[in-house]
Amino acid sequence: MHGQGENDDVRRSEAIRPTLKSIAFMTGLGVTTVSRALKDAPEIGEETRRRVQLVARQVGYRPNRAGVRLRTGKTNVISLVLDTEDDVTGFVSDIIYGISDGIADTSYHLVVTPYSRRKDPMDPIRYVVETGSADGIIISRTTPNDPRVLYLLEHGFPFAAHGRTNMGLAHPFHDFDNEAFGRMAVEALAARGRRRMALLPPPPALTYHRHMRKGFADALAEAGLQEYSLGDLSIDESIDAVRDRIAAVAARSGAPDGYVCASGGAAFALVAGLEAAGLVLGREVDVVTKQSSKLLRWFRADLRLVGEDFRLAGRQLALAVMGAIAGKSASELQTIAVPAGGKPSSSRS
Amino acid sequence: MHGQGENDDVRRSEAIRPTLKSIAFMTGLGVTTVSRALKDAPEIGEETRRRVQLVARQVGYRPNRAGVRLRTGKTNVISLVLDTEDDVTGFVSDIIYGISDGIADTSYHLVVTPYSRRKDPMDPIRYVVETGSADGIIISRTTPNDPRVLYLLEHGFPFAAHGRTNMGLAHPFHDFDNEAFGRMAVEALAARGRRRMALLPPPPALTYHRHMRKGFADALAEAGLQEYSLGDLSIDESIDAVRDRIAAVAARSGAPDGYVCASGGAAFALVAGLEAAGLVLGREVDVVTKQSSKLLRWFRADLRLVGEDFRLAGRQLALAVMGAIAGKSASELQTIAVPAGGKPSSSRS
DNA sequence: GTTTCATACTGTAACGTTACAGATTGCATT
DNA sequence: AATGCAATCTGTAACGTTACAGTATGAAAC
Repeated sequence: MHGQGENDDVRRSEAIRPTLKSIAFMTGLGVTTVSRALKDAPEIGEETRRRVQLVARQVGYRPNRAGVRLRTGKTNVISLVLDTEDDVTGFVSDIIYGISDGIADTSYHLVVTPYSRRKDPMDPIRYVVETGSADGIIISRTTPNDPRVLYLLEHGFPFAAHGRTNMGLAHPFHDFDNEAFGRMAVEALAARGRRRMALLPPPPALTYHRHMRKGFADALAEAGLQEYSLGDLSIDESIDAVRDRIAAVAARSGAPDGYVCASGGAAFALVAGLEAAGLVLGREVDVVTKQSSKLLRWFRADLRLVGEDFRLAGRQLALAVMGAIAGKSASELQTIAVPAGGKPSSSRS
Repeated sequence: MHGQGENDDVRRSEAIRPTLKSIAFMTGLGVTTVSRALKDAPEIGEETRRRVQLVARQVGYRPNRAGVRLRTGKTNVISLVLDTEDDVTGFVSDIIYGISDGIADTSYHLVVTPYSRRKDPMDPIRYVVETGSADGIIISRTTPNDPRVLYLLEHGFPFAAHGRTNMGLAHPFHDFDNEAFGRMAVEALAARGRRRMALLPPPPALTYHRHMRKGFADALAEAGLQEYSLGDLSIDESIDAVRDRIAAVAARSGAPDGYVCASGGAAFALVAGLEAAGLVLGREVDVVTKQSSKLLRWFRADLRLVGEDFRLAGRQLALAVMGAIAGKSASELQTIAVPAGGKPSSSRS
């Protein structure tokens, strides 16, 4: 009887954590009453509630997550599903910090659920849903007909997507206004007198490829200019490939004199390619790029940057997924960040 | 169909997950027998074990984490404690990917526990230990007398530190051989004929400041050179401050002609400062830096880079903390990564 | 022919929590 | 005096798991 606590496990030799039971004992109340008093249930006397909460605070009571989870099914976990092949520029840490901001002072914990782009992106989603290991999911690299979004909607599982889909189904998301970015970038280049413009876009599979391309194309049309196509080159290409391909393009006659670049990481390679071809930034050619890395600012003075705030994105995604868990409707959980100094694009949904 | 008016029950309406009880029913065995059969306990008949495992696989049985956790106290969670003010260069995502590699095919999940450098670094540690919300902790930004390490050792709580301490207490860690880096950097600069060398070090509070400084100083002494001191400047300074301070130093007569830089992020600012003072990399001055960001490679061709593999660090830290949880002794759980092309420093523990 | 013993299985209790169905009170209403 | 009722509290059961103490069987030992 007495030996049990001591011999059992050495690791738990620390002062055992208070439970509802111990507080019930201390206050002379029932376990149920304590439970209710702590969550401000209606049928508890004012005096009792105060006393219980005081004692709970004094002994440093923290509800046992496993107990709650087992009983209620609520995990208090948000799962961030990440592609471990992604991210040269380090925006992932900003998203994580942003989510941390968003869930601070809530009961949620953040779990990172990794997968490899070369395997099935559905795997981690199915895992979380099937095992019920989280209350909500945050996904990124969203595609127009994203099977993950479909699956999550079908299963009624709360989630938020970084980026939009195009299936006519409403769901929570946060997105950067890439259409506005594309437009702004062209306008900035045109204002510098550039006429032959090329877009180094996101991978065509992702939704925001279309958004950026639309902004880019619309602004070109308005200025009466034609696109110089880079073929199938995208920012997901290896950084060496981008450099070499751009160098080849830049060496041709009639090469672009203005580039729009969809990511900070690719911008390093893009500029390196231009310089390998003997071009000088700000003289023969200009580049406008997303600034996903803060370090880009130091790279070349003449690079034009449009910042994307991934920490904000993380925060919004956290709020969106928590809203979804709380049962809010999708239309309340959709936000679009406008590039600094830009105006929102017209087609916003 | 989805979205608005749905009530609580819909979510749980999905095919209910199989439990030990359901498998017990299906096989006609007791719950205990099924539990044992699934974890290859000794007292189960060969035939029974096979049958149970087959059925479990067929119905896709996955143990309920809350049940296990409540019963055994084992959370199957590893907590990565992160400073959310840290990390301009994005090495955090690499560490996370590395940890993910390390815990792949185990039952562990990764939880990110953030804190702000401006608050008490002990807070997240105490939180995890007191609430028992993880089986082990990974910490970074280790200091020579790190109170977190002391606390964790005192409480017998499994952990691994990114970086070493200097308290004469053994604990699991992974570290980069910064002493070897400091030495290599000086030797590389000396080989280029540089004579007046300066170190842009890690913040002095962190242990690896001392390591890097030792390697730097030893190599200087061997070459018969003196250090050009940058005062209290460190890589934790704001990136603008680094640029300005370096620019001021570089403009002085007798300014350094060789710099050793402790982080990729700071290297951007360091080089920007040098160039602001009119110096040309590879001509009047050389810089050797840690390559914490892959993008650094594209920054300036004449920058000399020594790579630090944070993905490897993450993997090693995961292995170390899992080893600690499994009860291995600290001495088995200490690894040091040698810089590519370098030799390990002599004083290694 | 009883005892001993290993093998293979089972039932119960408990981890900490909350849902649910009561129980007890005091007080106003009939 | 009996009834109804709101306010406040309580006990039991259950979530899924594992530790522990058993039970049943058969075979070997004496």
